[in-house]
Amino acid sequence: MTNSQSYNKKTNDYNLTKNQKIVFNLLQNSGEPLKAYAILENLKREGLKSPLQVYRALNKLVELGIIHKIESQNSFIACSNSNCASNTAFTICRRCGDVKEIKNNHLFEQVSDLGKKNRLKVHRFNLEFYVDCNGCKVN
Amino acid sequence: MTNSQSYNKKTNDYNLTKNQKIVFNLLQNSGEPLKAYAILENLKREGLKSPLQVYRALNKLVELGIIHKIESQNSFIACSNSNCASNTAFTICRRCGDVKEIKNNHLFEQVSDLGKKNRLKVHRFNLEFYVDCNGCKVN
DNA sequence: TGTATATTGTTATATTATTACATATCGTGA
DNA sequence: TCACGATATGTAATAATATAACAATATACA
Repeated sequence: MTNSQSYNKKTNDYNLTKNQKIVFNLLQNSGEPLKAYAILENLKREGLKSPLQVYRALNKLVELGIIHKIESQNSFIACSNSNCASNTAFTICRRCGDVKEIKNNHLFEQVSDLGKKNRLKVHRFNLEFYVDCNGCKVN
Repeated sequence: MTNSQSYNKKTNDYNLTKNQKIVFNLLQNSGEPLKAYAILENLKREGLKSPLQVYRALNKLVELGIIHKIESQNSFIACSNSNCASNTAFTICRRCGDVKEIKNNHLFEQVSDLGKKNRLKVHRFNLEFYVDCNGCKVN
């Protein structure tokens, strides 16, 4: 698999539990960021009944690094990188809010290097580029 | 003024209104991130009565680029850079939550360059390094 | 099997942020 | 100066996001 292809993590690879699995599958199939309460609505037919069930699954998936939280949107998106090591880099359109994960591994290295050069003990980083996206829905 | 010194923006420079001014002053004097409802508590003696008064002031100050929002903490901090152009770079301790704004202008340029190299029309960026801080309060 | 750990279910509640609408203030051009 | 548009304020209500607390189950594995 090359870097330019999208990389789909399998639920089986992580011994996910029932709730974790259905939340993760929804995020992978959706491909775009979803909010916790939207996930809950979506998964009521799968038996989810309370926000906490969703938040618990989301927290675990974030911990595993297989989904990421877009903090400025309170939304969650499946990771599409093979080796992000929980580092995150996104473009976020400032007009339509469209989010894309950046897959350029070179960029990840360069940002890590910036941390090192600044003598930081970086556990992970999050980089958000607020952009005008091409073919913006809102244009 | 050199880069290594802290840079305090003056409220007069921005024609701030009454509420904007007291919120901004509190953030500057505090030096650390504060949450909206903490600001409200703090400024009740100055006459603030509702969350909306705080949020409106915060939104304006963010727009002006003289404070920044730490999205992952829902908190706000006075900008300590002379020329961040609304770009933000922080270290956030993953244990104690301590936040510091990075003042290395070279880093800002390099991150901007990364955006350019990736052919992005970057309006602004936000970079968060999750670190283990020195002398962590929680250690 | 026994036991520690993690997960689930459920209710209640805390925290963060916005809508809606009435009123007041400020800047600027006629 | 005044009128009118834009911006800011005050206030109440409510929406959206997230966690606490506690009981019950399931799972891993010594």
